[in-house]
Order: sequence, then C-alpha cells, then structure tokens
Amino acid sequence: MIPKHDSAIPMSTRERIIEAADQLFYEQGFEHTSFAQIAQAVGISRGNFYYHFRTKDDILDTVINHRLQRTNVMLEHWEVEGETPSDRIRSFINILIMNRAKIKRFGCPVGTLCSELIKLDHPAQGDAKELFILFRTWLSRQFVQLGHAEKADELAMHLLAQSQGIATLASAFQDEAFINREVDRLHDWLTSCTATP
Amino acid sequence: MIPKHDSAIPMSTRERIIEAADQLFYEQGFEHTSFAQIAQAVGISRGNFYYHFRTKDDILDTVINHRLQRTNVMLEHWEVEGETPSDRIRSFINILIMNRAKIKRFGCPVGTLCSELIKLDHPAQGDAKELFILFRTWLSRQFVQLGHAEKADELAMHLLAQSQGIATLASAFQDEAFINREVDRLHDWLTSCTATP
DNA sequence: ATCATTTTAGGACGTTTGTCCTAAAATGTA
DNA sequence: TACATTTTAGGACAAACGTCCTAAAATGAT
Repeated sequence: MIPKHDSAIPMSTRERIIEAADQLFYEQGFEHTSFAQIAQAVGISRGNFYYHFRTKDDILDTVINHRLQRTNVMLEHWEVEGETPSDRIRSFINILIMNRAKIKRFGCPVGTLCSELIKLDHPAQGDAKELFILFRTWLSRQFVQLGHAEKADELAMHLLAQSQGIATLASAFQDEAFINREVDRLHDWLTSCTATP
Repeated sequence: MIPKHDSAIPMSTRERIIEAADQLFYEQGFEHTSFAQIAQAVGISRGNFYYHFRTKDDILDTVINHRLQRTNVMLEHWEVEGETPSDRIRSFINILIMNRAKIKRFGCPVGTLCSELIKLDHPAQGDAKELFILFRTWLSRQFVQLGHAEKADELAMHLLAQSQGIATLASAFQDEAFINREVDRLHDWLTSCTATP
C-alpha cells in the first residue's frame, strides 16, 4: 500500500526532503519555492540539501515521480475496492470533497503545476502531464467498462476538465460550497451516463 | 470599441509598457517576468521603466485594471450586439474558439493569473478575482434574462468552471480539437437550458 | 579500535532580481 | 533663443537565488 511514514520506521532525510518539497511546490508553486525554504522546512542545512539533490530540476523530477507513484497506488486501490465502474468513477469525483479544504486554498495540485511549468517553459512539462494522463487512461478504462467504449476517452477528458474548472474557481472564490454543488452535479451527470447505455 | 492602437495615434511609452507587461505576464507568468524583460520588449531602458512604474506590484495592478477595462468594454459590446441572452452567452463560449491558439499554449489569462497570485499569496489576488466577478455577474445577468432567475448565478459559475477546465486541459495536452469538442458540448448544454424554462 | 564511507553543516561564488539615483536628452513654453 | 519640465539612459546597490566546495561529524565494516 502507500509507503507512508509508519512512525515506526523514521523517514530518511531524502524522503523528508521530497515530502516537504512536494507540499511547498503545491502551496507556493515551484519557482517561488527556494532551496533554503525546503531545507528549513526539513530542518537541515542547504549544504545537506545539495548532497541529496544537485539542481532544482532534480528535486522537481523526483517530486513529480513521487506524485505519479502515489497516484498510481491510489487508482489501483480504487480499482480493486470499487465494485462497479461507476463506483470507481465516483471515487475520483469525491477527491474534490475529500481535499476541498486544500483545493479551496491552493487549487488542484496537478492542474496548477502543469500551468506553472507551461509558463516557465520548463523541461518537466511532459512529466507533469503524465499525472493527467494517469487519470485520463484510468477514467477512460472505467467508462469502457461502463459500456461507453467509443466515447470513453472523450468522457474521461470531460470529467477531468470539469474537476479542473471546479478546483480553479473554488480557489479563486475561496468557496467550498461551490465544490459541493458542482460535485452533486457531477454525480447526477454520471448517473445519467449510467442510465443511458 | 476596444481602444486598439490606431497606428495613427502612436501609443505612449506608458501604454506600450502596459501592453508588453500584459502579454508577458500571460505568456510567462507574473513572477517569472522581470523588469528587464518588459523593458527589452518595449525597447526602453530599465531606468525609463522605473520612471513609469516604481514597483512590480505597481505594474501588476495597472495591467489588471487594464484587463478589467478591456473586458468590461467587450462585455458591454456583446450586450448591445447579441439579440437574445443566449446569443450573448454564446459569445462568451466562443471566446474559447477565438482564442484557442493562445489558450492551447498558455491557458486562460484569468485563471492562470489567479492561480499564480494565490500561490504567491500576493496582495493583488482580490483585483485579479474581479476579472472572474466581471464574467460571473455578466453571465448571471444573461441567465436571468433567459428565465433562470433563481439559478442564474449557479449557472454562471458552472459555465465559468467549464471554460476554466477546458482551458487548463487544452494547454496541458496541447489539444485544440478538445476545445472544439467541448465548445460544441457547451452549446448543446445551453440549448437544453433554453428549451427547459 | 581503526578505517572507509556516508551524511551533514556552513560558507563562498557568480548571477539575477527589484529598487533607486543621477545626469543627459527631449520636449514644450515664453 | 532661453528656460522649465518631462522623459530617457545607464549604472549602483543590497538582497536572494541556484550552485558548488570543503571540512567536520556520523555511521558502518573489519
């Protein structure tokens, strides 16, 4: 399962750096987060930081791969846990509810990272996009199982876009109630997808 | 109409700075754009730049107000041009088509700016949010005229969220065809709104 | 206990940043 | 023409950044 810090096994310095960077990149953005901030958050010196990650792109790549692994584990878990494909899709929709407090403050971790890297014209754009691709192919697979074989990818992209828009506006307007409203709407939409085969 | 540079009346240095900054903030982000870059784009010295704008927050505020004015003019124009409220809403939806080339490359100017300022915890967050509010109240007014008085604001926010999501994914996946597909979907949705009073 | 390796701390370096100053050039006015 | 004001250029400045180096401390193996 998820290799969380068991509190029995203490995290290595490297792991602690990755987690701190992950969080700071989400909350403050990649460019606006400095080596010094990450080092301070972990409680180590900048020199020690440099021992583990030589460049800023290094730590970014590692954070993205870390997110990819975590996301993959989550999706696989949903696939064995959810009984029907629509159950699994609803698990995806409910991320918005589960993480609404953070989404309200910082938006979607995937969408905001991709947007930032695009503006920076950063080489890691493609890696960040893989996060979206992960959700896209997973959702697409669920829609195929739901009986929408030829429209599966279109539906997956539509649902992805919806959640992106919800996250963007929720953070711009600092509005959690809006998230709830739109999630209800998404569930209704999925129901109508299930009803009409 | 839009006060474009008539090429008869040459733009003042100040105006040229604002337009250059506006474009660069959109394409590269606010923080990633430096005084030097804007000055170079305009073709003036950094010292001259400082004569017109003393701080970076100064130029940001001015750019946001510039966008607010341009947007206001555009919306008022649509209001006298579009015959029915649904015509006017369709004008909004079609921004995605008109600007698809830029949206594909840089996302939505409003959404990406708001997201960035949130991460920077920048004082101008509220001003940037006004851009969204402009569209929100305008769309809400159209939905009222369409006969959805009590659900007008909800519909406005829903449409705003949709376009945000479309812009985010279109830029992440560099996919213009996706924009076309989702815009068609939005037009269908609006038709169903009009049919069901 | 000794030694080799890994890990850490702290500072140095060159660059870029936003900001500010001063003097020259351009412009308008009498 | 002579003068006052606006506009421009170019450099100075401290601070922050990513990067890199060196030496001490911690750790593990023999």
